[in-house]
Amino acid sequence: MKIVTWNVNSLAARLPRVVEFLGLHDPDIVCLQETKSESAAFPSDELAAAGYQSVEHSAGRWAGVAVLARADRSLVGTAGGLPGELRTEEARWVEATVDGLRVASAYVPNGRALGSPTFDEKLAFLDAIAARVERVAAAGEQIVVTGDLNVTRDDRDVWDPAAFAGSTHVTPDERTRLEAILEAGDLVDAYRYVHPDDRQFTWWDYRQGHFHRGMGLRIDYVLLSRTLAPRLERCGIERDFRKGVKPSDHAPLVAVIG
DNA sequence: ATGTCACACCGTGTGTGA
Repeated sequence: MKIVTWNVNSLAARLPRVVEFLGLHDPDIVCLQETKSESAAFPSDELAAAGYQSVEHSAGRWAGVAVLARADRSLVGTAGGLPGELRTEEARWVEATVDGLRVASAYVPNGRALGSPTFDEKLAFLDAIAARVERVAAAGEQIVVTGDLNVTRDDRDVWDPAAFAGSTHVTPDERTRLEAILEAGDLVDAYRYVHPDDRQFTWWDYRQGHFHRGMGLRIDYVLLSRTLAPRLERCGIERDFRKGVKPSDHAPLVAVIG
């Protein structure tokens, strides 16, 4: 089972790259973030033509999340929205059961600046994820939480920790909440499980040639139930999709469980 | 160096969010 998470920074702008990716990697499940689409404009037909069924949770020009499942997989129990989230209109969480796995695609608020109202909303969203995974785990389901969590787990996930002093994405407030999500669902960070010592990133700012200068962050995750971890065959970041024609500022993260 | 991108809006540029 190949599971992918990818913040595409507009699905309309990225559709050619997404279809290219589907053809190249033949994933079973693809979780998308920042689809930036109206529901009515979501490219379900184009994705179906590429062999994928989809569930989307959309809010127009900002945010928006989706879960794609290859046509031969079972996609049931779809639900948009995160119980307890403050801004239900923002479309930052969608979940579905794919072949028995409870899969979520999450786009955590950026937070903008420490102490801002949106930073508090970011922390509250992370708390709501922890509450949700605890509930799903208690129901005995196997969980795969994916997405752009907009938090680095530790300083290895930051190209230059000193450059982020006083910024979001690196604070103890955010990192302790990410750890709390892992604990609440008894989940593991798939990339870190497979690569305990590597320093690779999933996001690079478009500006200033950050990608080519190695100036990135690891903020996109596949978190899965600890019981699934021994089945992890690989987990990698597809950096080639951060290059080429009209790339997203995020690279896809791919996890394979046997 | 707020140096890039994407989207909405009557717009050939500006505001907003990342």
